[in-house]
Amino acid sequence: MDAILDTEGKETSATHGAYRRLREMILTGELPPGQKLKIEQLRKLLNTGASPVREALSLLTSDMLVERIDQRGFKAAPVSKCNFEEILLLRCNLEETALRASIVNADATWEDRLVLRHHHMKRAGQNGSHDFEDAHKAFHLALLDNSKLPLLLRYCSQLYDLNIRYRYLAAGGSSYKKRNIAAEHQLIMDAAFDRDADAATRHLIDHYCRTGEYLSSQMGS
Amino acid sequence: MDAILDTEGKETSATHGAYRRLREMILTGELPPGQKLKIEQLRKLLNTGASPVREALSLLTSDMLVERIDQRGFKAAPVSKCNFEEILLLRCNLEETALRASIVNADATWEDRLVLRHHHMKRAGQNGSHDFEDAHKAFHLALLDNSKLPLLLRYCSQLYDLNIRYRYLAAGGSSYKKRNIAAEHQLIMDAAFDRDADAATRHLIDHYCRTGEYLSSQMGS
DNA sequence: ATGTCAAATAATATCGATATTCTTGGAGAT
DNA sequence: ATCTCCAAGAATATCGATATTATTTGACAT
Repeated sequence: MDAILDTEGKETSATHGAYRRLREMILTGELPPGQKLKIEQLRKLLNTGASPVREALSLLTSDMLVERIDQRGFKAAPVSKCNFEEILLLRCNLEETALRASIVNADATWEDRLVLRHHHMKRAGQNGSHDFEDAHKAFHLALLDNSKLPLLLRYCSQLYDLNIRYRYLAAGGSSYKKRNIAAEHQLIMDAAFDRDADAATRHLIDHYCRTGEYLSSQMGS
Repeated sequence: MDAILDTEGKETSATHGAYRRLREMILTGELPPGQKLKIEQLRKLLNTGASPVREALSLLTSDMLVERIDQRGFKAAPVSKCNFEEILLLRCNLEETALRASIVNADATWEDRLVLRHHHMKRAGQNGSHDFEDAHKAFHLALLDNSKLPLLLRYCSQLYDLNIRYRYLAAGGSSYKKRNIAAEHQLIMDAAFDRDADAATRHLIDHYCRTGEYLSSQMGS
């Protein structure tokens, strides 16, 4: 049930299918923050039983995308400027740690993975928002996953998702792209290839803080 | 279902009760790492239905105390030296961030809470292991919770629990106490009272690294 | 003897229904 | 008019049973 990487679109179990679908709906804002999530309602919507829905919601609780109110059901996690700023803070902290560790372990296969992810992201970026978001996440996680620190990666992945939610909520998920994101990614990757941890982390954090400022300015709702 | 603070021993729902009990059993090693967790078996042990057990296990998955194998049930999370070292690394990183933020927000009510927790810990330390562990965690989280960063606190609490598990596994949970732990706690707290963030974090990290070295030396199994 | 396949067994995942629990709306009292 | 309390309604939490899926056992062929 890890959110780090989906090996394939195997919707084997009903629980897993419900998990993926609900996750998507919360991330994109289709289920707005703070909304009550009624079992019966979701059961019909997802065309499945109550047990898989309950279990999927329990799983999403761990991802901090759903809150459980004891004896009173579930609701989509609320949003706030405060929460957003904490996410940004933690991401900067944790991703710096992960990126530095990745660079320490740098080798040719890692570079290959990065080049590939970067290429996929550029391709996907041309058409639409959804594929791009997936590729964007894959690229960023590829930057970090050479750290070989699974717990840290899990946290980074979780925080990434919490953050992307704000992007969708603020601007439909793609309008921030007017900035030259591609160039920023290139800078990070090049620094990683040079094994220049300081430069790489600086560019990465810049990347996040700029997006952060943009989103912060859009907030208020 | 937060693990940060249990307001009271309200075992309102069967799910929550199963969660608490299973969590306890995994932390203390009563359910050993890697062990298959069969629903039927736990259902009888906890004297409840299958649904609460399943849901409790889902919740524990978020805490990284249980692993889910798709379509093949659950098992207690495995342990490894690698995992232990990552936990230590992340704790040092995250708790430093949290403690510094706590000190920035320092005020009289925080000091009061600390004094109280410290006192409770000293009292509990005299009799036995279990009460002491609870008080010890409460003290450490009290050091951090003035940061007012709920996500960060959640991670710290999670990592604390993952770590305590190694303590129980390595030494039955209390033998490391021969070191003068009380003095180390006093140092951290005093530095916090002095608003000396550098000294406080130094003492805190020392505290963890010493315990870490001790446990590392005990590992191998 | 060994490897492979199929049936039997055991466990999980899911469903439908019931018992609890919370919420809402209204009647009565102050 | 406002507050409190009670009853009706809605939603959750839980149970017991079934269908689905993995694992093991044993027979057969090589």
